[in-house]
Amino acid sequence: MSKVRTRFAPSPTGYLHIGGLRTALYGYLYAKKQGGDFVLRIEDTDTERYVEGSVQIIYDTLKSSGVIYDEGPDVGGDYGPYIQSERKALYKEYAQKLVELGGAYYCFCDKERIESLKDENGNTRYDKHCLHLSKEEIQKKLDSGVPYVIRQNVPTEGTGTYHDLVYGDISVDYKDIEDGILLKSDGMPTYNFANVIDDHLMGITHVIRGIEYLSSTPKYNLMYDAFGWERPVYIHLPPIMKDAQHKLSKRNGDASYDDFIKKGYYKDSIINYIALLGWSPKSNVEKMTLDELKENFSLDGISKSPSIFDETKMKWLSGEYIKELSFDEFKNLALPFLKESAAFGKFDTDKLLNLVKTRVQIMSEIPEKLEFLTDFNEYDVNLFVNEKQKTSIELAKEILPEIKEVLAGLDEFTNANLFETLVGLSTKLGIKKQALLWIARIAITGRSATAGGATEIAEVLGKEQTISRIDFSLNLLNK
RNA sequence: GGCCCCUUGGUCAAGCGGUUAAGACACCACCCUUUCACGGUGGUAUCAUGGGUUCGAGUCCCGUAGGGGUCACCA
Repeated sequence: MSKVRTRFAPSPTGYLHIGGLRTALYGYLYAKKQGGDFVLRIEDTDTERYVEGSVQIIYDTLKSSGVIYDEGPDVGGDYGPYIQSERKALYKEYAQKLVELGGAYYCFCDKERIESLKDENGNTRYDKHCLHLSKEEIQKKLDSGVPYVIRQNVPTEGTGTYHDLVYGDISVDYKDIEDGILLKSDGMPTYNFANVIDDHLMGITHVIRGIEYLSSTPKYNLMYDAFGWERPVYIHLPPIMKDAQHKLSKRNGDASYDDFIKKGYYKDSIINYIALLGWSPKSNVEKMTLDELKENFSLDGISKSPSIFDETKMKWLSGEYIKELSFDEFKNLALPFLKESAAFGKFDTDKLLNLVKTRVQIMSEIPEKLEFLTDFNEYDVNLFVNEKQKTSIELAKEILPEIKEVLAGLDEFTNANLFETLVGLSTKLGIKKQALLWIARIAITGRSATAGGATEIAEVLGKEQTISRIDFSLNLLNK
């Protein structure tokens, strides 16, 4: 059996959306799993939809996410060029060949005539008008420069059947397929033609693409057959949805890979998550790095039904990866986000990082988690009331001065030291340490939930600020 | 509208004629705990619907409903 070759063939229309990235990922994973090659081809035959810079975005996204192509416009390969606009001459040649083979024909009909073919639903259906032109007529029109397209000659009867690895046997009656345009009047091929020519010429063995091509595949097969080429294996993928009705699309402002990176998702979690959308591993382990995905990926795990993108689960995955990071790795990734925090520069950086490391799932959560360090204002003193710890406002009033006193006498303001001291105090006062630490934490933060416990926070704040915050809270309590 | 495809908890999903219908996220409870988070334990919750076939159906067949795709000189 020949070497597996898969491809990702996006059109440069502005962005690489999550669905596209997943298609690329599956193609990559399958090729790598089989020891084959993954190629990138740019489908820029629609000059009107071309968006400047989008080719670069495609390169960057694939490289950044680790979906590495063996061949492509910027890395070369033996089957180039890998940009369709640079293959224009090739398509014309094959289109003419297909005409000779009877699989296509010249069409000189103008827009008005096509327009007049509209049916009650507003759909036009070409009537094979030009199929019956004689060789002489065609040559005459060609010579006099009449604009033309080349259309596929689809049989009027019969059924096209093929086997899709995900969806099973698919059959479409030829009478339901129009004689679509293969070569446009500007000489550019349409997708319908170019994908067939290129997939064959580039030796693609497995075509992995979105489900939107499921029912048009029989007409591609017609061409493979007409040329006498071997059909590829087809793997159509279900869509990724934003909700039950709508596909995920950047056009609607849905987040892209890049947006997630900007939000501080751990990189691997994005790939990991989208791999899981529409594919499920054999084992129950869901958290997988790209290398692990490569090992475990198999086409039979791909599902037929659409999946809704759930950012919450991706966040969870990101958090799982972050938890495993060493302090230095975390610091490296977290620093750009920490710098956005008002606390940055005012406190010891490493201490801030430690406060936050086990508490964030995505890096952009860092500033809000540290807000309490710089934002300390009047708060509701009922926070001192905690039923479970049996604390009350009265108790706070009573012991806060004691807490202040022992802390004021402390030289070493370290977590361990503070903890030992305050626990000692609680024993002396005959109250539970949890109660005392609750009161202490509320007094220095004014919040019910904080990243870090009382002594941990006190260490970060330092002696001076800790004492002054206690004073502030005491005033508040006695108001 | 024609044609093609899809339908298991809130979400991702396993299942491929016989299961107490896995697992994960989320949610809830409890435990752990210096609050929160982490971690641990447990829990709530799913086969769209109507007919068949079969001793037996989430699994096979047909219909219905709902949803998606496609019907471009777009991919």
